[in-house]
Amino acid sequence: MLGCVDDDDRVFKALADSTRRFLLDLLFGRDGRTLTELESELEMTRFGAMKHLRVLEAAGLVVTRRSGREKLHFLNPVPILLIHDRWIDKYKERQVSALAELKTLLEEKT
Amino acid sequence: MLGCVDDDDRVFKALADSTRRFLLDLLFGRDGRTLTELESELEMTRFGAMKHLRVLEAAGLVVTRRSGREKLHFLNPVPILLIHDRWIDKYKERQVSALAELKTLLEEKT
DNA sequence: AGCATATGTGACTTGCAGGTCACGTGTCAA
DNA sequence: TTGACACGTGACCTGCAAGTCACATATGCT
Repeated sequence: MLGCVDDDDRVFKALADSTRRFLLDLLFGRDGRTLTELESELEMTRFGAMKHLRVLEAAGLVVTRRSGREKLHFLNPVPILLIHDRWIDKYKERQVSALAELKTLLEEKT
Repeated sequence: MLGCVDDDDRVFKALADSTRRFLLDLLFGRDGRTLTELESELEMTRFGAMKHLRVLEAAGLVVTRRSGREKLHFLNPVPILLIHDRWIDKYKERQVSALAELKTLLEEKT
């Protein structure tokens, strides 16, 4: 199917932009910020920032909650953890198994 | 500066394409493949596959070695580990500190 | 009600990445 | 040396994402 993107593709594409990574950094520093507040930290119009936040939200990296006329943005690390578990851990199997061995060794010594 | 991309930006952008992620999967399954061999696994021309491999190589995710008229491709997980350490670990600080404690404990025992 | 504030929508440029092709270079084998 | 094979380069087309703007909606305050 054309235009069919799965979830991890959305996450990777969302992480591919430096502005969006910066937005995640901002939200990691302090959660629950409004669009206007986040926009003031970027050298960009409100509309640009809004587009980026929409991409992050579609990827599940940011969740939002309305509070009156404000929209509060919260960081959701779960998709990143999923990527880690599914992708990056593949390259750490040796290290992980090595750590497991160390742990076993340690427990034997005890 | 315009056009100035740092290393992690290259890595994230390289990972943003599903074809390139698939190439990394292929190389993870078996290292040291040639361009032609990798191209045969993609529904794409040799030139398209070559471009993707060049992007992966520029990001440091793939390293190459010439052998006669063939170019062998190898997976390099280091950039992914660096991203993990610098980005994703932020959300896993507890686990990391637990590992560090384990390591310290082991070293003290030795 | 009237006004300022905070966010939302659609259309519109513009730059860049993905993909293909014609053509060129180096290497092995008979 | 001739031909087949493996890889490389530059130009080109095309689609999409980034960013902006005019305009619209919803909420809070007095």
